[in-house]
Amino acid sequence: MKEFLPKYNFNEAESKWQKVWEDNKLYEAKVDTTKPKYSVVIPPPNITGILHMGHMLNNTIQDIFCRLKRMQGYEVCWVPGIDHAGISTQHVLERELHSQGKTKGDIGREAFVKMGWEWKEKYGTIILRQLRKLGVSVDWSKERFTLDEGLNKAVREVFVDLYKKGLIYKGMRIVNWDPKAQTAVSDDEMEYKEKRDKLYFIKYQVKGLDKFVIVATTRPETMFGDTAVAVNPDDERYKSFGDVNLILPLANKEIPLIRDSYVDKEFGTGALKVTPAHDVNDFEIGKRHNLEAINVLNKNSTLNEYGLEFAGMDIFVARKKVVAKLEELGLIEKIEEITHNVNYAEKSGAVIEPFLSEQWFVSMKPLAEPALKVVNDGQIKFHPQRWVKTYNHWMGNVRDWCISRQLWWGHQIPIWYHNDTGEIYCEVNPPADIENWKQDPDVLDTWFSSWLWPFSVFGWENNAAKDKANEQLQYFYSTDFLATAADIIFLWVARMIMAGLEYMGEIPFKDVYFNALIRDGQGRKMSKTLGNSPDPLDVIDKYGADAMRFTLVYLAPLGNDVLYDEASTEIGRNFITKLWNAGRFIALNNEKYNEKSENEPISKEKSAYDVDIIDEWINSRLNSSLKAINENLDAFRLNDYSKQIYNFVWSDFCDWYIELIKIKATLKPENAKQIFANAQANYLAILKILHPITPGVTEELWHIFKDIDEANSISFESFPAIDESKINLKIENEFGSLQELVTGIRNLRGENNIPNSKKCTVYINKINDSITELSSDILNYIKSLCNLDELNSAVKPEGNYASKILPDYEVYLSLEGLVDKAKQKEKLEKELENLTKFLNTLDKKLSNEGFLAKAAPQVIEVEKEKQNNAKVQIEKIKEALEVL
RNA sequence: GGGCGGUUAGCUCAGUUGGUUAGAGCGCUACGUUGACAUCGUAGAGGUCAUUGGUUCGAAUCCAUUACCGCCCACCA
Repeated sequence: MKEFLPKYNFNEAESKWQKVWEDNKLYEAKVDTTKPKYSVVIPPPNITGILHMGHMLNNTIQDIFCRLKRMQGYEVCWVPGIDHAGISTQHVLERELHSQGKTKGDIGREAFVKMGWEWKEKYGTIILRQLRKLGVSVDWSKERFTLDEGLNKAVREVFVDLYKKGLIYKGMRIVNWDPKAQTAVSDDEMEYKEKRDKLYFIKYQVKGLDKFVIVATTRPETMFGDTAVAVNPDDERYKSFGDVNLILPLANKEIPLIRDSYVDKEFGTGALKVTPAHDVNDFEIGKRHNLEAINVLNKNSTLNEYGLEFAGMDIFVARKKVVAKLEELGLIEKIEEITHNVNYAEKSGAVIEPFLSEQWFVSMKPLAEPALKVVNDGQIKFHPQRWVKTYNHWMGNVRDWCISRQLWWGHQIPIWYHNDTGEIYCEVNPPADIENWKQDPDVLDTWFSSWLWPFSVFGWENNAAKDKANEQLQYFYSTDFLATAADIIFLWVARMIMAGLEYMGEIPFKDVYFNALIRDGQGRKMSKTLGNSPDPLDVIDKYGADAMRFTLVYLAPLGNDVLYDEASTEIGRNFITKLWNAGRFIALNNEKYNEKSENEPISKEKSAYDVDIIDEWINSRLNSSLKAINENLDAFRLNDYSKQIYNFVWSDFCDWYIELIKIKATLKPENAKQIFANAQANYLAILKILHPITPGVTEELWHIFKDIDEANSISFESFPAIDESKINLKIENEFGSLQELVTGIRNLRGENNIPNSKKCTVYINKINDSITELSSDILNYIKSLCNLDELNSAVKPEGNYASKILPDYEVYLSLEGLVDKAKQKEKLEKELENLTKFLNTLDKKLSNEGFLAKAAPQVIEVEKEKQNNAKVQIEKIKEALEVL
């Protein structure tokens, strides 16, 4: 046994063990086909991000399962890594350049990419390594980066393969253009926000007539790209117009009036200006009616030459000028204020411009189909399951994925165009005569590397022979578990499933756990701008990583949001303190009694130890708790696991078991050694059960008790197995009645204002026949727990006393002074009233033929027992009242 | 507009196949430091389980309805 400090120094212990684990490479996974494996890939954090509480919860969840499985004998491989985060990083780098008064054009692509790598070395790695402070059991030797050489190879392989299969194509499409970052972004990378805007009603003259069609638009500056005006075919207002042409103002161009059922008769004037190059729906209308798509914008969202006199102006400037000009011409009918939704780029915050441009796309339909199947037939399970619906909905309506980004930071597209012929070359490696070719300047969407993560991290090469010989890939793929936030179910989870099936022919993971979102105490999302997100590293410094881990899991029900503020970490901290103190108490006693027995050896007869209700009860509780814990872990209900063990440790083990054995050891010193040996065995089991969730403190305690070599970690001890034979519900029930008795006596003392320090005399009488008689030992323990000088059975006291009728016992407490009879009476009468009500409902129930006919026999039995007990209790209360 | 959650004690939440006199932690009240632990102990107060209706012998639990809160998807020219 090592020295047991009175106070747990979590900072010291946690950093010590984290170092020991890493230095000894304890969590490095090897291919070991004699063992079942358990593999997990980390959701790689962004190199531009900071660690937030969400990461802490997410990684704690993964660590719990990895540690649990390791203790259950699996070869566990948890791969850490980081994400290059295309747009965000590009943004950060450009901002840095800007602060130096430079632009990326000034330094060129190569230098810019070099900056990115420097950033990654400096900050990206730190972010990931900070996870070490959380105590994660990742395999650091397998750390990957989504832009590293191996992953780049995988990305190129997949691109080329999909291109050759015809699943990647280049097309003119309306994309979401971020004019600030000057790149296309995917549908999933933008968000709608409400905005007040003006709705302009503009008069388009019917050619040759003094008649107008009035269109309503919020974006008059795009009118130079109008190639039609559309009305609903059923709209009576426009039936008489027939097929006519309208004069597009300012441009003075003729455009047709067309009929399309997309147009909503109710909105505005029922006439829609059709601008195919600058609106997705207009683009669709344009396709249906063979309209030309005229792009009137430059990439920086200024008007191009189609804007005539407004060319070169930013759209917001141009809008005002165009309106002014139209007003001058008397072509503005009216202007209304409206609130509508406007798309913003999530990363840059710019207003998204629908923009017609040439981009690379992945055809999603063929990939989505098998991916839908594996989720719906249960090969991949979502927790909670309801996300399947969301997944199905998205996958059923999946749209092609725009994968090209006009950035420099990322995987450059493996496409080369021939300088002379324009011929396209798409291979994993550049063409031999590279001087005649020019590579596509675009890079791929960040998710194009992340979607390969579950197999690319194991060295996948898209080479059947090599992949088959790749032991790691064969052994660790498919992975077993993925923990992530539900907001990237489409961006990431769905796409990993598609890629996994397409390239490995096998699902990428079996169970997907969607962890809760962490909100602040008021339920608001944690955000940098609100400043309501505590820095996890500060929380760790202040409370310890174990405390934070425990608290987060304790507060996080599967699939619901967590309201967290820093102070709630006290839950975990206090629990760990309690655990520490209980261990210390047991250790001190073990030391004490072991020394004693060495000095004065006790004869065998004298040390004979009889198992009593306390032992049977704690064994039963340990095993029934363990059973519940296993069920909860199997069902991914981690908060229930944490609550189970919390309650077992705090109430069963500390409040009752330890309190009882304290007395037992005092009253039976000859058994003391065995008593604390038993206690220690139980305590060590608790440490093992807790290790997955609080690895630091359990490792520290394990080493104090075991006094073993540092590298001998508790993380390789086996997780306690359930011993069903020890579960004894009768014992638990009888112990419950004992607890009720103790609480009842204490309660009676309190009601009669007897100080805890004052001894008193109590008489009890068992009134429930199905309960076993308490042994004299146990009666002595109760005496001590309640500070009684006498505890008699079955002898009603004379003189003054207070009484209480419990379900299994009637209790009489002798009082020296005057008895407050009125108060006594009041208490008893209230109890009588409650019980009578209760009995009435039971009587009704048990005389209800429907109940007797249809309820399960066990249920009826239980109700009858309740009825009998209530009757006996009522009788006893009446007796007590009579004497008063 | 479509979909999904939530509504239980002052606060945060459990309550897993319908059978409890509805639970926990925090907070609150009273008492307590004779050494495991005041980051603690003992005891106490506190709820017509959002509404309305239905199914059932029996509903916090199942179904429907309404209200409010939250999220996701689509989208308003």
